[in-house]
Amino acid sequence: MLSERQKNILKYIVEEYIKTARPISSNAVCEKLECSSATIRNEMVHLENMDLLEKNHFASGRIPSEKGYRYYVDNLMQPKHMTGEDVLKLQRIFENNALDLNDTIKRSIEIVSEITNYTTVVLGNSAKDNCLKKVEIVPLEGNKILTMVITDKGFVEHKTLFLPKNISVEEVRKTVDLINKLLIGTPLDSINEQLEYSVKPVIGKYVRQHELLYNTFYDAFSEITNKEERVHFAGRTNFLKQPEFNDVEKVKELFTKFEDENCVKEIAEDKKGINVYVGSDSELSDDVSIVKTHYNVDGEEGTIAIIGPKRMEYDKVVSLLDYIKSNIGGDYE
Amino acid sequence: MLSERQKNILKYIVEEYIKTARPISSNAVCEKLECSSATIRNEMVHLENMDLLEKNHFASGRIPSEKGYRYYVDNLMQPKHMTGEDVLKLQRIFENNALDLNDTIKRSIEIVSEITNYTTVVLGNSAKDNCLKKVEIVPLEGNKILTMVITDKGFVEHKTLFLPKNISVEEVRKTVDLINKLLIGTPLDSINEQLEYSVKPVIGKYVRQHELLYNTFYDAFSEITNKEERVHFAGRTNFLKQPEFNDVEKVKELFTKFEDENCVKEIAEDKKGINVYVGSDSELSDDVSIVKTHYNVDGEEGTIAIIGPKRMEYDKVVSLLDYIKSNIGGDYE
DNA sequence: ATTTAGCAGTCGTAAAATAAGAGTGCTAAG
DNA sequence: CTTAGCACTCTTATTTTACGACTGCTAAAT
Repeated sequence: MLSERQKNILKYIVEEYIKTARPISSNAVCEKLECSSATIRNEMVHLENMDLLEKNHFASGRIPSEKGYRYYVDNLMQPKHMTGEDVLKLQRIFENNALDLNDTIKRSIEIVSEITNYTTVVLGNSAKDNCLKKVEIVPLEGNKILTMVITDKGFVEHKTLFLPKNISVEEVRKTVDLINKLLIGTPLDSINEQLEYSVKPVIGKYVRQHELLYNTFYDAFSEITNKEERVHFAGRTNFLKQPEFNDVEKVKELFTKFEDENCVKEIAEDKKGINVYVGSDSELSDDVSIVKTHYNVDGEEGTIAIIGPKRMEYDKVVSLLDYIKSNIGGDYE
Repeated sequence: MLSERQKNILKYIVEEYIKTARPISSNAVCEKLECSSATIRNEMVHLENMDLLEKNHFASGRIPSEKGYRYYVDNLMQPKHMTGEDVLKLQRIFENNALDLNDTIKRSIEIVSEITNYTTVVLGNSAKDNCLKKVEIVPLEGNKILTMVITDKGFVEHKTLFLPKNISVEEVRKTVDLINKLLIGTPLDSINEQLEYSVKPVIGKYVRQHELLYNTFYDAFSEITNKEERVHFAGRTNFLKQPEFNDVEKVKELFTKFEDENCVKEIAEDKKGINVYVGSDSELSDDVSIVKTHYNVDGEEGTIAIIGPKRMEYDKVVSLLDYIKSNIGGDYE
């Protein structure tokens, strides 16, 4: 259990370090709290023994440890009011409520990155649990043909195919009709099985060049199913503004993870509320923190995550995310 | 006019510098060419006077100037045979010729980035000169509705709308029917004008809550029109591997440009053949070179560009791009 | 029992000094 | 025209020095 004074010291150190990125000395603290630097130093030793503070080297000031940030977030942090300007920027996006939810979210995370200088990412749910709504084709000029696969939850995957000369539009239409007749309502994660068991045996009867077409739809279904998550980043380069990422090696490590689907998938969240993961808790890199939340608006689910250095303005970020969450609607979890 | 020996020296220096990223000394050159280092030094002075070589400081070795690279690309470079391994990787993608062209290109640039360690980008054409093929809706579960705008060249823009309770699916269908009746075939760049002149005056007669729906389609059309270019990057982080980008400031400058639509648009190419832009010619940054080409496959047009440091393996990159171009088909320009 | 002043001691950082090495330009001879 | 040789320039790495920022500890003060 921390004394009131210890809490004040820890709070001051965390907030000041977040602002300046420099270790905080006992002198700096004692200018704020009314006691001598020696007293502060004694307390600092206690806080360090509790693993809440760290030193870079023997005679440096203190910086918060991972556990220190954690304690700050859980116990000391106060919600930060958003500035009128920031509210205004976001309001402009939410006003137009007829918009597509994904658009709204994408636009709002652009703003979030702009006003926080952190990186933001949305992970939409995968289409795995969707069912086929229908397949549709639109013949285009030349021998091109637009094919669309549409799921019951509104996923769309489209391809423009160049028809070889030995396949007519009619053949394609027959294939599509067959797929629609036999597969509508099938869950995507078993659709290729179904395609094989129901469609493959009969397609030969109706369609001449059936193999190529069969393979095309097989591929299209695979793609829409395997597109694990729809990922959208904003402000990726913001990390380059942070002094702790002045080292190209660190940037490389992080950016490589951003490009790696498996790492990005890890960011997905399923807990309720707004959750803060500091450093190693983020599962991404010991040098970053992630503030994230899951959303579910009439069945459209996903995760919004704000990624910044551990030295992140947690209070601001949490308020922002809270504001966005309450504005996109949905069950408030 | 350069003597044969001068050409050899320049060629060696460019290629060696590309390999090592270190200034090349006269000694290094004379080990390759059969004459003394003093002779080389004399020639180096001439080449420097012609602005083909540069020095970092008084007693450093020479590095190619922008003009030096230019001369190398135009006169000295020999096409480099691709390794069997690289051919194999790309072949795997081109084999499946039934695929969507955009998919093929996207996949091939991933490979290009992988085997070159440079950054690759495709810029698909904008939809500006497309005409409306049709608008389509698919009612989904709940009060959601999928709307799709399809152009004659196969662009698709889709949105999932949450219908407010005072608008029925029937109203949406009437709106869509009206738009299809009046606007099919209209070029996208004037479609919102047409929407205003033809649809707006009559929509009120048929549809009750017409304003919201009108605005929704107005927005959708704006978006598909304004989506200037479809941009797809691969291997963005490869720049971090280049020694000349060991400086976070340079990385920041470049990556910020990559995120800026206007800068990226500049990359679009309309000249024939495969073109090399060195340093300031790239219009992107003095520190990078771009090798790019325009493609046109049955009306699907765009640009493929490979972006690397000036110290780029031009021979390899040009061969690669040539190989890709001949494999995606289209009029060979 | 807690707080504080004072001071010795630690460590980082920046600037200055030193040394070594790489490579050039020039001169004079081949 | 080419080459050997050498003086000179400049970079880079290493060491030295000096300084300043802070802490930890001790002993006195509250």
